[in-house]
Amino acid sequence: MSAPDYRPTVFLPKTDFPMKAGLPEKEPQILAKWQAADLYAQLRAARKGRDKFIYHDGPPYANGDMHIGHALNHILKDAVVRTQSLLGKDVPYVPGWDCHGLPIEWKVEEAYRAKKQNKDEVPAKEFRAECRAYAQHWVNVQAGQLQRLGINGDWKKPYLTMDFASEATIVSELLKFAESGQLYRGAKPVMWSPVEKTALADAEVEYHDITSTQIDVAFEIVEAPNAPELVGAYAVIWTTTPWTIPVNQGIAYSEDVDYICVEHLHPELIQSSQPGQAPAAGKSLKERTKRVIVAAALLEQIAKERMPLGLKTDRVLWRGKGADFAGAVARHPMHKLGGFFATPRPFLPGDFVTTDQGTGLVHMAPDHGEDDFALCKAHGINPVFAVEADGRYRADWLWLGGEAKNVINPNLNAPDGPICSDLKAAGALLSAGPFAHSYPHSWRSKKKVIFRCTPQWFVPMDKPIGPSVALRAPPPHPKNGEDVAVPPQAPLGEGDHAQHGGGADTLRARALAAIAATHFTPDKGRNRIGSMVEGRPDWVLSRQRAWGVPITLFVDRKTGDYLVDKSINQKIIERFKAEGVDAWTPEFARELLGDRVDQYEMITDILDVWFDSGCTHAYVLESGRWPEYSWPADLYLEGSDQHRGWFQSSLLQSCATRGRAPYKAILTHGFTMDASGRKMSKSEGNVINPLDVMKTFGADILRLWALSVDFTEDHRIGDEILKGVADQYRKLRNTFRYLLGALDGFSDAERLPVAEMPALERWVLHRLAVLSGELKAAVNAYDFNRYTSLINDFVQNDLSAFAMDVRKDSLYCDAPTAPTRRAWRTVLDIVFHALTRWLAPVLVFTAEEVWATRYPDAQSVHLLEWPEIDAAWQDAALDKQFTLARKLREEAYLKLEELRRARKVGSFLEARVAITTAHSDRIAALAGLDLAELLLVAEVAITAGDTESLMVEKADLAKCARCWRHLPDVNAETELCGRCDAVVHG
RNA sequence: GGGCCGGUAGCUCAGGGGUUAGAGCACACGCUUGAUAAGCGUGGGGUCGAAGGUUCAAAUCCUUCUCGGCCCA
Repeated sequence: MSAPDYRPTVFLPKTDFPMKAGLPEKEPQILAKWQAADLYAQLRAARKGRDKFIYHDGPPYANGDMHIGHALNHILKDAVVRTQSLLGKDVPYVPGWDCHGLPIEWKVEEAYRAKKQNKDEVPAKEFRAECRAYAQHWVNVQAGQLQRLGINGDWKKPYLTMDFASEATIVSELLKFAESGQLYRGAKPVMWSPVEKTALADAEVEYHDITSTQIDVAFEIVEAPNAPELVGAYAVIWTTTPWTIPVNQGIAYSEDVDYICVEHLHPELIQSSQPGQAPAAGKSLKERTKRVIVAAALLEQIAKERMPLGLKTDRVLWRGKGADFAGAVARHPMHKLGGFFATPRPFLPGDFVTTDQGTGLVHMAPDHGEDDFALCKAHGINPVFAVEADGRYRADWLWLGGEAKNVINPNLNAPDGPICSDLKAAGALLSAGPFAHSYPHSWRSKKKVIFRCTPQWFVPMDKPIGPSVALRAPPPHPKNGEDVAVPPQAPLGEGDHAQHGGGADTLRARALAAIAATHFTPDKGRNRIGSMVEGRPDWVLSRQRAWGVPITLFVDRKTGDYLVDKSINQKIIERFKAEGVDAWTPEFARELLGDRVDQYEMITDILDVWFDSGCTHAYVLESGRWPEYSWPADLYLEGSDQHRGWFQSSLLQSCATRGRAPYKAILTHGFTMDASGRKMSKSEGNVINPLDVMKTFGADILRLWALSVDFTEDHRIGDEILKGVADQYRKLRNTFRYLLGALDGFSDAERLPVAEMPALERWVLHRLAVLSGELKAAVNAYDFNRYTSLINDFVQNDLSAFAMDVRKDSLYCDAPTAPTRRAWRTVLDIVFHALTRWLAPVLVFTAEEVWATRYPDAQSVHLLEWPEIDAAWQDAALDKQFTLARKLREEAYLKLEELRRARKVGSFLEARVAITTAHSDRIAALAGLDLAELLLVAEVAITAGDTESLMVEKADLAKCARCWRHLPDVNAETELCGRCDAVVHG
């Protein structure tokens, strides 16, 4: 006999909300609605007068399509803005772009080259106009892509560092440095490409493996106050850049290293045994023998690899510490040339000297090395500018001056080249041979670069910030052998601040104090930026380029002082506001200076783009152009690479001009790797393009991914991962679908007071209240991974697998007026409102779709605030009861599954559970609960006994044809239980 | 090469000296066919990157190594 079909009498969920999302098609439609309604403006109006959360966006570079790093970065930013807004705060978000700088210049130049045009023949103004147009193009492209990602911001009025008002702000900020004396013109070794005759930024340099000539050169010691016995011995230095020997000015040693003196036979003596080679004519054995000094730890290696025959390692003539070299002086192998080469070469203690390779003694050419420059500067030894921009020695240089070859030419450095030949003739060359290593090359020409001192503008890190001090520039063309003047006010080189800067109000001290006062998420960021600021050299501000903000200074040709005139500065700022960077012309200079114009050198260098970005806080937060903002920011949020970048440029800029950081807190994220944890690169073919992900999965999937990974570390993305995220999304989407279906037709009239609800409903509300607190904590800690997994666990475990499963019976089969069903629907409505709001910052499109499905005429879900959760819903005693009940459920299901495997039952609804326990408290705790209902079984019996047991068996009860429960009160005729009979016939 | 950071199930993540290392997903098997390209249950799956050390006891603390990342050279 077949049961009557009661299906039409059952209240099944009803909704048009589709199970399949179709995000790639649907999201753009939702976005168009937001744009048409100006959601951002609506949100500003809705939050007017609320507590502000000042988030300041770091400007990405306006060059190229959005990549996965941008996507992650902006999703996190958007999540911060949206979650804070959800908490009820007013959170403006003005996106911005970094628009000046080299990469854009390159691209524009490339276009010229493609057209066979010469960039140098294009007027600067025209060239800059093209750069501006190029930047604007990518700003527009990226703005579109970021909006597609669901980033809600002031897209109608973003900030661009190339806005005239921004360029004026940057100049204004620079002039603050000038007016407070925090600028100086100095020299510094920079990466220089002799081929392109220009300085290179780090980003323009790439490293390649090459083979250079390595040489060991002997410097005769002429004075050694701490170890007189060393006079006449030779200090051996090792270098892979022989061309720097003609610019040597000293020798560095390490105070901690052990040094050793041994005998060395002149190479000529060895070569003399070879046929056709003349012996070292006319020299006695004694003359051909040198006492040479190297680090003890390196002796064997040198003897083995570079001087297999010359070095006599078996007889130690002297042993000592680096400190024995204090005050010692050597002479240059070419001292006989006189002039520059005749001056003494002092021994200097350098903490960068190691015994990793070389000889433990390092030759110092302050023109051509950073360590060299710093150490020499600290001892009053200045660069001599022996190598010209084209990479050749100055024509008047005493040794090799006018040498036709560029110093990077391998032939010049070769063992048989002019340098080695001269050193050999002077008896100073102890070895010469090939050496393979990694060496910097120009990104564009692929040619080797050199370190070369050039005049640059600096911000001093360790100069006390006080009244303005006139500064001086070094003479542009020092003569051979002359002492080169350094600015007397020039700050100390890096590494010296510890001794000299302590206690003074310096930029470094201010920056370190500001770091200590800043909140970091994760906290390790403090350590990272702190150690960088502690160790960083002075800030090199100048670039010899076209596309950027000019260093608007006039330098007195006689005194070298730069002009500080507030009224002139004001005129400069005003003109920049009107015309932007093109204002900086000789005509303008004449207008400003009148007859005095020839008295001054107009600086044409432009600013490091990091200075631009360091000023965004002034432009965006302070200028009044975005009145919704105020200074300082509550938060800056960028990738961990910005510890060296924007976090630092902003910090230094602001500390110098305002005495504190422009932010209260910093949030950093790691980098996105491929599925196996490796860096993405075009050549590896492992790049995941966010635009593709949006096309195949949708922006909400990408957002859920970004907010599910541990962004504070490096994290991965790949097909498998995205598939997993999509599965997680489907679960959330289906939960919404179920809620929408279950709440079909729900109205306020149906609501039931919490006090009248069954235990399960009250327990769900309790869970909601607990969850609300946990989610708030996660939001305030920016812990989005925790945020999404808390929601996920709640949906998965508490709702889907438990409460919703249990309450299906009530929802489907109770009378619509039954308090039990009304109670559950009341709770489902509360859950619906909580989940849509909580997930709105994550699944921005889906949340809107869900909201619009239930409330087609309502405003956007994104205008809503944190769900109203009554703290009184928390009920610890109830939670304890349910913890116990769910544990019991778990245990029972283990046994029930056995029963099912044995084919005794199909559905658990057919089974009964009998529990015996000695714990009377457990029985009491479960007393108020309908366990059969919670376990979804026919019946549960708990009895007190001496032992613990849990038995399951098929319950011999009739099945209700409508609700499918196995109950004692099923009418044999109708096959309905009492409840269902009342609903169907009552 | 230097500074800093990281490596827990196939995936995303918990756990930071103390029972047999957890969760969700995925996978396998089963139930249901009234959330149905859905829902529920059960299960398998880990030398906690490797090796030493400290300790009664180590995924956890220390050292070295390895792999990977960011920054710098």
